[in-house]
Amino acid sequence: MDRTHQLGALQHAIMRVLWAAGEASVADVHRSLPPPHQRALTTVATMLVKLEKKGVVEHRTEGRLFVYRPLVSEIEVRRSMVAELTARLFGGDPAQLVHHLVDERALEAQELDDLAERVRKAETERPNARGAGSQRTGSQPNGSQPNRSHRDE
Amino acid sequence: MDRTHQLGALQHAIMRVLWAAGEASVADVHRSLPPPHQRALTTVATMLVKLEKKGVVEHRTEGRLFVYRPLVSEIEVRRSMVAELTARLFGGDPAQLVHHLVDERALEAQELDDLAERVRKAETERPNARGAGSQRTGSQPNGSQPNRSHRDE
DNA sequence: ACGGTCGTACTACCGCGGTCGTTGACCAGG
DNA sequence: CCTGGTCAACGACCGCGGTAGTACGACCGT
Repeated sequence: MDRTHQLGALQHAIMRVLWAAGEASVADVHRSLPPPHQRALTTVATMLVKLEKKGVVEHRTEGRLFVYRPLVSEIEVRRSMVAELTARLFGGDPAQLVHHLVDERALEAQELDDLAERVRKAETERPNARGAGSQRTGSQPNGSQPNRSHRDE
Repeated sequence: MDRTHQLGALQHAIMRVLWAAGEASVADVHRSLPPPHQRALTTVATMLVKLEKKGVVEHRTEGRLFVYRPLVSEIEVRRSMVAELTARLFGGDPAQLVHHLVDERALEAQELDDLAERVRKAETERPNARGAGSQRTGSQPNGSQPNRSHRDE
């Protein structure tokens, strides 16, 4: 249905505004862009057009101004981008990514425990429940064996 | 000293060959490129030149052919790219990245346990040892509070 | 000595993220 | 009715990853 969504820095910043606001006009987005991403109004407008051509947002005409609305969720974008990087850098194995984080001292063993704990709890409380959005991550008869040992994307 | 190293797909594939071989001529790289990345020889040569201009490889003249050698380690590149993505998508908080992986069912609670276990063991066995490479990840008097709650890159 | 091969140098291009200036439509106020 | 401000529409451009053809010099075997 919807392909993989790789976004640039500015595009992502704009999407964040839209995700937070639900919908917004070009001026709104321009105004809400955080300092490191402030650009000329026309730049924002252009990006919105490109984003629309890309299929990640759509617009509605309110009077004579365009009100943009995101068509993809933050989750979907995260999924795409994390998957992409995981494929490139870790042969598609998420565990190796975490392992890297650990090696870099970016995570404490304690944090891992907390995460594992929370997951375990969530699993037992609601065996097969998942909120909104699509699902996947276990569609086909897949023995959940990610690509161990360095593969290529 | 060395800035952040963001590499494209082909560039990364080329670097992988170099990392594996230690050093290699253009033809070597061209020959060793895995199927999904096979390109014309001149394309590889061009990329190598760009990679050199970028400062991630250097070359030595062996007779009349160029032998390239990586100037940055795979670890450094991973660090840069993971950090970049973590900043963009998770406000710089690695724990949120792991949390995302968990939500996506990309990781089993069991795997988290294994990782945490291994880390804990490694920590006790060698309190403050780390092999080669720079360190960071806790330089300044930092209370180990990464940017919680969505920051901007 | 010479022609073919090997290998680098140079040049050109495409797509796309990003960055705006300019233009022209349109509307509200003086 | 004229004017100034607000918008969207267009068109330019830059940098860079990626892609590759062509040119040219060095070298080697006959």
